[in-house]
Amino acid sequence: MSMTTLWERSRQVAVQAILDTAVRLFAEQGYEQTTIAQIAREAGISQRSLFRYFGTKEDLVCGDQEALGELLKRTVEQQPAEMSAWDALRAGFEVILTANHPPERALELSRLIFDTPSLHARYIEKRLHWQAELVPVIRARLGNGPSGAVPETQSKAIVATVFACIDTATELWAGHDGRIDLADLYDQCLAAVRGHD
Amino acid sequence: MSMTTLWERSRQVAVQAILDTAVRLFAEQGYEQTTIAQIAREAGISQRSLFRYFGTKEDLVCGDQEALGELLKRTVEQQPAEMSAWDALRAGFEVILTANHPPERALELSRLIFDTPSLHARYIEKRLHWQAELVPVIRARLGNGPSGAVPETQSKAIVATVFACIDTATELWAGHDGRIDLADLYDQCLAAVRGHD
DNA sequence: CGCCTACTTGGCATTAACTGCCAGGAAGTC
DNA sequence: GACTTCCTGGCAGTTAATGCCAAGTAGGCG
Repeated sequence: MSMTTLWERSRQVAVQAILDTAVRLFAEQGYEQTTIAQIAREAGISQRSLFRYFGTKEDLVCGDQEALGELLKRTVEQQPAEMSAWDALRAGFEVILTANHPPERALELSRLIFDTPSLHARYIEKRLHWQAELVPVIRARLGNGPSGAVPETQSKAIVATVFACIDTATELWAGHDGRIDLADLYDQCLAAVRGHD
Repeated sequence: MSMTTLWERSRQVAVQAILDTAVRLFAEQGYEQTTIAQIAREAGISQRSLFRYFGTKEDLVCGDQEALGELLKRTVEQQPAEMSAWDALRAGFEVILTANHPPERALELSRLIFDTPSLHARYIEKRLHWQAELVPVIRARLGNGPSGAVPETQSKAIVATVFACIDTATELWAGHDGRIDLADLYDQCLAAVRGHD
């Protein structure tokens, strides 16, 4: 399985080292107060190479969202056809949860994101990208829902709401230091919105 | 009423001139391609002063959101106490709509925001700010809602969902060049999520 | 009107996030 | 061992943004 060229292997090592340094410094002094120069220095890499690994400073925190988006989309697609849009999205969310970082790291990152306005905004913006990719998947499943409305509007609204609830649940979860189950919080959010289920 | 010192009057004029120049240039060459230096030059002002009027480049596009957020909060607060949280938020949204720019300008700005990632992020950031300020207002109104859940979670989820629907409706509205009524789109989004009403 | 204070303006220097370019070195191929 | 390919680091340059200071202008007062 390690049929990787040495280049790729050492790249993984470098990426991990940079990421560890960055997250540590962000936690210690805050995101805005930490400069790229400092991260590069402490990670033992040139500033120029750091920008080759991570195109922007924000990617140091919310860079791997890309892969998670793909996983989410595939999971939702593969849910049985008779499942409602809401349940299919909920199943996808569940898979993301288990596939995510070790919970301690995820908690640290979540706190950083929710405490730093510019990061939070960037994070949501990246998420909007998967959101757009999920809309057609949900539209294909809308036979079960109420007819008479424009399916484009319906599916966009449903996906946006689900992500709003995921976001809210994650924020509450980070605020409680991870002591409350994230999936439970998500269900509470959705119940508050939809009033049943 | 024009009991304003000449300083404030000429400031209003300058702000408007800068804003007009900026929006025109953004529309002509795109947001990223337009530099602060160019805007300042064409508006006949120094770069330094431009940054005193608008703290950031993004504020040139979504700067007056601050005032709208205040208006939104006050409007929601002043709705009759027996009105549900959903209806109070809907009333606030309606007021924002009428208090907004002339529709042509609003459409242009919306498209610019949705098409420019960094702008979109900044817009989301400002929205998150109002969101946080609205949560206590909504929590105070939750006596009408289903009891048994944590009100903090409930109110956060409701506010987040409403904004998700506002965002979705606005995106659809901009995509249809403003030909569909924004309030109607919002109602459709909320109906798709809540299933009745 | 002349003076003083309050506030604004513009220029200069500086920082931080990026980007392009180019030389040099290590990894993989034959 | 030569050759190609790819990565790395340094250097210069751009852009947004901030602090500082000197110069100018509005407004109030004698």
